[in-house]
Amino acid sequence: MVKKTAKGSARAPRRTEGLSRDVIVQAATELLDGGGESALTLRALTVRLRTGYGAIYHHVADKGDVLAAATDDVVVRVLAGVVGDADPQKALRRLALGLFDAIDAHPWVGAELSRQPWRPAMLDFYESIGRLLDALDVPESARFDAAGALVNYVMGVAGQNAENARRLAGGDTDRAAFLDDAAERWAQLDPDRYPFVHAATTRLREHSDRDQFIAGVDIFLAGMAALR
Amino acid sequence: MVKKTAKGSARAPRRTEGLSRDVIVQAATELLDGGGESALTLRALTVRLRTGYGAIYHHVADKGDVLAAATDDVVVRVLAGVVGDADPQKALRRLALGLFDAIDAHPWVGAELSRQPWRPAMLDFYESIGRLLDALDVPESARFDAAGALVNYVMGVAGQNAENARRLAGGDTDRAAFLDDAAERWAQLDPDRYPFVHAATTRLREHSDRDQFIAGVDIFLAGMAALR
DNA sequence: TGCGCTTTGGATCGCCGCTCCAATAAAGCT
DNA sequence: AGCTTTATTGGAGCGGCGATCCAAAGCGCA
Repeated sequence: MVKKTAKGSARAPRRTEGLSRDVIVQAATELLDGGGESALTLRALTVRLRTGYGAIYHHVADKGDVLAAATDDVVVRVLAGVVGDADPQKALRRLALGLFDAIDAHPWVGAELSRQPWRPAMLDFYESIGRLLDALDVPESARFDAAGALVNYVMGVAGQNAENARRLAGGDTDRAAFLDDAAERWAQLDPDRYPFVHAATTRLREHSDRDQFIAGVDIFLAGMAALR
Repeated sequence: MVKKTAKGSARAPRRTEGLSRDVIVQAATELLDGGGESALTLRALTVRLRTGYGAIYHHVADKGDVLAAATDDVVVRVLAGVVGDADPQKALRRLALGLFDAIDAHPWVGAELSRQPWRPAMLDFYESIGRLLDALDVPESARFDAAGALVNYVMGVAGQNAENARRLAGGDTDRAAFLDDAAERWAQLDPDRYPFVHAATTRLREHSDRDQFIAGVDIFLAGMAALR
């Protein structure tokens, strides 16, 4: 019987530049940014890197490992870019906004973070929040809960944003059309049964996700001030 | 040539009790409660219902449709069970807690909701929040952002809880062991570089998710009060 | 030059969601 | 009752996925 590898075309030549974990993570990031979370497949990675499954699995544990590493990468870059501020309130706002903007630019980061908020790369985020709460005179006994609440809020927004991006990436509708459509459906609700939602139609259509996010952070900051 | 259906064993008899969307959703809920999100597969559904793929796809659009319908079911039941309260603050807490407890009992609901928070079944949730914010004298201009912030907070906690449940369901470790492990890692961090996280070790080990969630809601409520 | 060790490529596996269509039962019609 | 039409069902099969496995290919050192 003919040896398996002898059949068909000859084996492709070995790649000249060595593979590495970093190269794989880099390629994964480009795939994710280009086509969203579903664009990251092992097959796509092999094509992009002109290699095989085995080579990739030699450097990383599994697909989740690649996604987690790419996410860590983005988070680390964000935290490095957020400079300090004398006013703790402003600093907290900057910190949260930094993460928001990063997730806005890379929605897959939001999805992954809301799935795994305990990654080592997020430790610096928690640490910064904790210190700023201290600077805000939040008592030690309340800091743990307060930090958790803020993180959960950010993660909630992150997940939501990721989902919106996923929905918009696939279809042919843009954000404005999507909001108009949703607002239209809200407007058609029975105003007696849903007065609040019905009335919120205009705001839904015109709101900015970023501004709404900031408004939410400010509500939390006001609540934390009450903890003093 | 022999007809395809003539080969092999005879075709299974047609089921006596008719299939329906409700029956499918019900079976899906049982699968999800029993084995988590990954337990809901088309194959498992066909086995449990003693039917085939075609019959199922005749009644539902796709797998996402089944998951969404099952989630709606749980949410509707939650809102029906939350009774009103004279004090708007208490009512908001009850409302949020109702959703929290439901997600705690059915973690897959949390994952699905954090992915799709705009389901029709959630409209009543938004509506209730909006009305209660009105009762809290939150000005109309701030109500939309405030409601969004609260929903995002709840969703963030929901996603987190779902992830925790997923992690714990698969392995052999329980919640206490998991927290001990995380706390252990936190404790080993450099206290100079991570003073807050390092100090939070004890609280991490002893905290109750439910109490922490309530604490977050209270911070939020305090922030709302400042909007008046 | 030879030989072990690391790195690579791709065939292969099992599972998934989903499509498609023949078989069947039920309902309507004459 | 007999025939036709429609709704419903069961399951073979498709393409794609993550993951495994192993022979081939380079590499470093003796």
